[in-house]
Amino acid sequence: MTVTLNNIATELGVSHMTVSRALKGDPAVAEKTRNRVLDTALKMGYRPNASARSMRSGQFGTLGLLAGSITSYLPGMLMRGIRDGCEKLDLHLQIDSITQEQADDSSYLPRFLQYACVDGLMVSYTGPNAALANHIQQQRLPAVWINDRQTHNAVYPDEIQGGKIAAEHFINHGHRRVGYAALNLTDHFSTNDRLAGINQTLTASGLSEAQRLDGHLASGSEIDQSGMPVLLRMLQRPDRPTALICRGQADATCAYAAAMQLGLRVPEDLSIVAFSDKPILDVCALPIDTLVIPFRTLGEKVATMTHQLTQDPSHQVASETIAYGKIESAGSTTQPTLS
Amino acid sequence: MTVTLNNIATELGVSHMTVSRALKGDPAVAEKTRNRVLDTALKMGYRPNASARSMRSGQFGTLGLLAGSITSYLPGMLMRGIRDGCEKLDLHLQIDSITQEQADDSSYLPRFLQYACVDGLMVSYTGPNAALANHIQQQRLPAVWINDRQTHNAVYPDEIQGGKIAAEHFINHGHRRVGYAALNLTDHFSTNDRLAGINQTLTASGLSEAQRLDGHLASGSEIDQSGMPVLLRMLQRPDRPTALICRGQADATCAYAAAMQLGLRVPEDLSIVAFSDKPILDVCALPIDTLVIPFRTLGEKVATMTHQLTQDPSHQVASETIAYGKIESAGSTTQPTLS
DNA sequence: TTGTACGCGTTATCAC
DNA sequence: GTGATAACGCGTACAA
Repeated sequence: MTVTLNNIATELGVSHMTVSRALKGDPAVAEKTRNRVLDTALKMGYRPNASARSMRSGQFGTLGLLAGSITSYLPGMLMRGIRDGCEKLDLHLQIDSITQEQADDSSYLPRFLQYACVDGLMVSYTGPNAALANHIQQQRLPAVWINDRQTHNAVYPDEIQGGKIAAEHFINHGHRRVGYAALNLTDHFSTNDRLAGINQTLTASGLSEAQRLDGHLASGSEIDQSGMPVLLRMLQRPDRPTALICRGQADATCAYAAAMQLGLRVPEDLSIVAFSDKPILDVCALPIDTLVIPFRTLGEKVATMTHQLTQDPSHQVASETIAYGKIESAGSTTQPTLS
Repeated sequence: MTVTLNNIATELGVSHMTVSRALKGDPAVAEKTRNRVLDTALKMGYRPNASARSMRSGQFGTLGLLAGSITSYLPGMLMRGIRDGCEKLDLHLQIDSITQEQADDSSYLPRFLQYACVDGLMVSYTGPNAALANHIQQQRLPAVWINDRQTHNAVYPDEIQGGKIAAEHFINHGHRRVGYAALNLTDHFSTNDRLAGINQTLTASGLSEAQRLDGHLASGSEIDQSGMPVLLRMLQRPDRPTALICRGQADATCAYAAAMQLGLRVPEDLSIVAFSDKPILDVCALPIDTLVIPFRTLGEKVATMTHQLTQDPSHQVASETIAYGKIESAGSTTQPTLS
């Protein structure tokens, strides 16, 4: 059924080595021999056997991506960056996901880790995953951690700098009361780092720290109306912020809806900026200024670092941070209305 | 560097076959031998060599997913379904993307097709792709087409049935003037099939066909304000629809924003239902009833069919359609206000 | 219960 | 220019 070098060779009455050389363009093959080979290879539908090739080279030319939930928690731009990075390195990309529970279960060795045709692993998980890390190490698989603040073998955005950019944005527009909405219950370092950056900038400008709008969105559903009461309460207070920095897209759309509901105009009564992996305007037509998380660059860097680790698995690599760019304006910022 | 069966064997003074048998739990291995093997295998960090295994078995145990743009046009639930399908079949998943131009270019043979460690391919492209199809066939790669209405080797949603569901939904609520918003310039069959289903149901109930709101959203950006004028114009006409079926999420959020802008209340003045891969409420907090495209089931079916084709590549498989479920209510439908 | 021999398809090496 | 041979790591088939 499958066509091999030998099939072609016997068909042509040459040795399989001649065929191999001809196919890879070795100049030490006679012009007409090469052409004959190329012709019959095409005719017979030859397809190089990647297993055999991998066996010789000792490499698959493939990286694996292990993520919590492929569905929703893998930002498109991260995928894009990783793919582009892989393409530049001439690598293939394999993906799999295991649940958080499985990742925490030291008795569960993912099929993926043991049997997948990959040279290295890129891991996207929030929080500590000792069990998973153990398994990976035990499998001697080079691994890079995505968006996790570790000292080695990790790549993550510079969230403190991101917070500073957001705060400066509002300070430059003349705001003096800035809020920080983090309605999701999450212990990812970005939540606190962004706030830290914001507060550093605010206090350096002689302003008071950001008013926090914490809430509890029911987990499981990305957006839940239960965060709304918190927002409504805060936005009705006389000392309410005139500008709001939102931890994520869900916070921002909730805030927008809350403002609408209270008859507050955006941006005249309330300016909004949100962190998100995509400009929010593009996602749901709401004109909200967005500080785009640099996932694309991050993804490329992850691929590069994993490849590097693949080439020399004996050394760890120092982690890298990725810088934020500029805020993408959609019209949700203006000066505060004097009150 | 890498540990092989032979390494373990010499270490223990046995043959590599004993090790192999012990590791795979062959009962014909002495209790204590097995334990010794398992111990040292763990200690030495043994990792089965997938290349060698694949070479023996003639299979990678991996399916490939080739899509236009990983970033935005691969719905999360499709990924989820495909992954789940693969897991059930004990298969790995590899992904890659090439641009539409590359897919149409007969001189461009994607690296992926030739060298990837995959047994079969799942292809997600809109429109005809003769060049790509040729390449795939030439590579003797079993392939299944995702969301493409072909007679063989394809899986796609029953869009006509979907249109019927949406139309019935409004008819049951007493609406008599129904609109269909397809602001995106796309020639995917779903655009017309949905409309066909809608019109079949409307005319069967003695109503006139759906008023069409076609527009031209600039390609490249998912949502462009340029679709807005069309909506605004249509919604101001005296015979405007009281209920709107939206082709996709972008159409729906645009429509919602347009209604807001005109002072029309949703749902009192305008009821809305949209096709989308996820409930729109979950994506951007806008309460819009959604007819969720059955991508998850579709993805599982795609994996199954591809696997089947992998096992017997000589036969084509008849395409399958996936049925729509119920509309997920978010509060954007009510009876029409009598005018 | 354990060991030996061979072959999977490819590429590197050396000989002609 | 071309061919013969060996080797990669594993599993099947058979022998001990």
